[in-house]
Amino acid sequence: MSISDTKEKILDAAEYLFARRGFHNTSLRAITSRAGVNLAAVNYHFGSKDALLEAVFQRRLVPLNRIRRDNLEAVRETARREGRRPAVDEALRAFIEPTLAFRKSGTGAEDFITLVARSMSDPEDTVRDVFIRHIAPLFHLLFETLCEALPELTPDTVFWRLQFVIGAMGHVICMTGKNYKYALPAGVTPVDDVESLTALLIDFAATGLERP
Amino acid sequence: MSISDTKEKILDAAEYLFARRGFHNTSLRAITSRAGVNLAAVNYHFGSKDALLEAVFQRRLVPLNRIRRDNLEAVRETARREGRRPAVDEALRAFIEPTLAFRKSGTGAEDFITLVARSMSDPEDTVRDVFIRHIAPLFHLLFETLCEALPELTPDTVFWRLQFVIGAMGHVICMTGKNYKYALPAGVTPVDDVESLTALLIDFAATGLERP
DNA sequence: GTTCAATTAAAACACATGTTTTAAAAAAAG
DNA sequence: CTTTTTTTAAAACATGTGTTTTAATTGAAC
Repeated sequence: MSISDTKEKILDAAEYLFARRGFHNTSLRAITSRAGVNLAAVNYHFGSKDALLEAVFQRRLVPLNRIRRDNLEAVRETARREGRRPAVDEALRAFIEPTLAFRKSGTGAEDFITLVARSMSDPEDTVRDVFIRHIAPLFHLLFETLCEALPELTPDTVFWRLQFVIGAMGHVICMTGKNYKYALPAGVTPVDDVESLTALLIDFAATGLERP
Repeated sequence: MSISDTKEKILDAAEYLFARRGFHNTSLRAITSRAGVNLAAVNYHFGSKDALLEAVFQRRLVPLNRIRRDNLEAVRETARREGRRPAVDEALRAFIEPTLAFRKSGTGAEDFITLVARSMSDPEDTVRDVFIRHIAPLFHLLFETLCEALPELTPDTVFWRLQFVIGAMGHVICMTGKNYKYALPAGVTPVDDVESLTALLIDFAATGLERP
């Protein structure tokens, strides 16, 4: 068993459990037991439970953010080349699509995106700080792009409407998580494939954002 | 010190701490210490920590839900009397306004509404189940009303768009909580008074919902 | 093959948790 | 006042927590 094997196993188990039970509610013993490694391995390889959380975020959020950033830059660049403003739905898609796509990735990334969505409103500073630190630059880029796309709106308005969109997306991610049960109205069997949901959300968000 | 004094003190302290630190991350000792009562008082008066959470929800969510329910019924009744469909923004206002109003109530209700919003996506079943059980009937009523208001949309679409709105509202509540720090873009100082925020959210949500 | 560092394993540590028990104090009932 | 019930108080209980320590094992370098 090479070093990276143990580390990867721990990261996988932590990701799985953090997403399903929350950070504070997941013990190191539960993680190491699931990973099939010794308890002390976490502190040996990562230093502490907090540092493990940071590592879990790092592993997937850095690549995801690179994709989202590239997408957003491409949207801006294309618009600039064509001498027009970026379109709201293009900007939203650049951000939302890769995010929700984690749900159908087949890997543990499905768990990860649930963890991220929940971290957004986590009561613990430990968790929320990690999230905000990783997402801040990207959020600012999206905000800027939307301000360009909606010059007739005040930045104030764009800011809050973007927050509404973030909240909607986070909630959908939580709801579509593996162990989430919600109160379904009788006679309604909503679609839950990622593509349909992504389209629904982008349409909804773009319409709300573009309101005069 | 009468019986209700001790119970109220515990409820106040629990509400405050649950909202700020989360349910699992708040110890009974922290609660009783803040309330100025003995540790055993919680188990004596409420039975268990879980039952205390239920009591915290009960105390404020029952009255709040009655208000929201009455509002929604009034919206439907008025529309029926005037021989028209209920308006989307009226239905949304009936639900959203009393909810966000908790923020300016001056009592501990400010903490409570944060607790509710966070419970929505809480990783712990204990917490989320309490929330869902209390909110389900009201959610169904709002859903029904919106289906009446938007007969050209499939219930499927209404369901998801309503979830987007719930997510947006929950996120805003978390963000405007006392100890929530977020990544504010440079040069933006968004309004944070409850009335403006309520109006912004209702406008956004209604526009998104009404999209053809 | 020997040496030395990296890794794993097992145990213990120090402390925090929800709950229960036992006794004291306070309040209510007679 | 006396008795009985309700409430508070203090301590102990059993268990779970993140972390550290110490020893065994592995793996590579020489």
